[in-house]
Amino acid sequence: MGHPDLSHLRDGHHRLTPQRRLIWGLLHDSDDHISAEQLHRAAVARMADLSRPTVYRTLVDLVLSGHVREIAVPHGPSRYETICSDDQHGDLVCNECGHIEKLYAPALDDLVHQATEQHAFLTDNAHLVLYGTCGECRRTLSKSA
Amino acid sequence: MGHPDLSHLRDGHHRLTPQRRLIWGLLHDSDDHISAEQLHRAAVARMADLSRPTVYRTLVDLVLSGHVREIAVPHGPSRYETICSDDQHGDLVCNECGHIEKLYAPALDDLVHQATEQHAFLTDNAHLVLYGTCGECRRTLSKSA
DNA sequence: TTTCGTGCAAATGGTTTGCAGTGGC
DNA sequence: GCCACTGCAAACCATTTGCACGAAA
Repeated sequence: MGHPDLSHLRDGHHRLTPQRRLIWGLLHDSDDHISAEQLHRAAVARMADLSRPTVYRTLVDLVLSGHVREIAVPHGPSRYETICSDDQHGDLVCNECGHIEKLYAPALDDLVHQATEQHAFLTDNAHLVLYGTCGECRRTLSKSA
Repeated sequence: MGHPDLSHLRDGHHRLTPQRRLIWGLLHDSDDHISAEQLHRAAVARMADLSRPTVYRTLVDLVLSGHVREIAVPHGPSRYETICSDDQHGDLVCNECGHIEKLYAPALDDLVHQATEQHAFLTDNAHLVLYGTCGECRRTLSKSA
C-alpha cells in the first residue's frame, strides 16, 4: 500500500514526521468522510500516544495545502476527505443518521466553470452537498410513523 | 413590511410569540447568510432581553419545518437563510475574506433531481458551494505580492 | 388552565492554543 | 544545532440543556 506523494508534506517549511505519515496514510485508506475524532481513534490504534491536537493541526495543514477537503456538517464534527482530481464528486448527507454517500455528477464541472466566469471568482474547489434523508432512514421512519 | 406566512409557526404544536415573530422578521430582512450571533445582536436591539437560547431554539424549529436553511461553515458558526422556492442558488465562499456571494445556476435543479433518483435519496435542500478567492481579494493579493 | 416558550446559568463537545520538551533536517 | 512538531493541559467558542417562571391558546 504505497501512498502516493508524501513529499509535498516536506517542503522546507513542513517536516515529515511519523505522525503525519500515519495520518496521511489513514486518510487515504479511510472510506472518506472521516471525522477528526475517528481519525484520531484510528491513529491511536497504531501509535498509542498520538494526540488529538496533532490530528487537528495536521488536518489544517493538509486543507491549506489543498490535499484534503473539509466538509462542515450541521450539528456534528467536520468530515475530511482526500482530494483526488480524478475523483470529482458531490456528497449526499443524511440529516437523520449522518451518513454520507458520494454522488457522481459529470455536469458539475461545466456548471462550476460557467458559474465561476460570471463572478470573476477563482475556485479552489467546488462541492455540491445534498442534505436530506437516505433510503434506509426513509424506510425506518415510515415504519415508526 | 408584511412578512408572509407567520401562520405556519402556529400549527397546534407551535406558538406564535413576540420573540419568534421578531426573529422570523429579522431573517427575512437580513441579506441572508446571517449567523446566530448576528441574529441575536439584531434581535436584542429591538427586544433587549431576548436570549441566545431562544434564537437557537427558534432556528432549529425553522430548519426542521423547512423554512430556513442552515449552512455549516468550516471554522465558523453556521449561517442561516430563509428558503424561497423561487430563489434556488449556490454560494461562492471567499477563503480570504469570508464573504459569501450568491450564485444562480439554473442547471442545478436538473442536476439535483437526476442525482437524487439514482440514490433513493430524498433531498431537503441542495447546496453548491465554491470555495476560492473573490475578485476583490484577488486584486488585493496581487498588489501585496 | 394547560402546556409550551422563555431567560438564566451551567454544561457540552468540537476545536484551538500556550508551553516546555523532542526530534526531523 | 536550529526550529518545526509534539503531547499535555487548559482555554475557547458555538451550541445545547435543566430548571423555574411566565404567558399563548
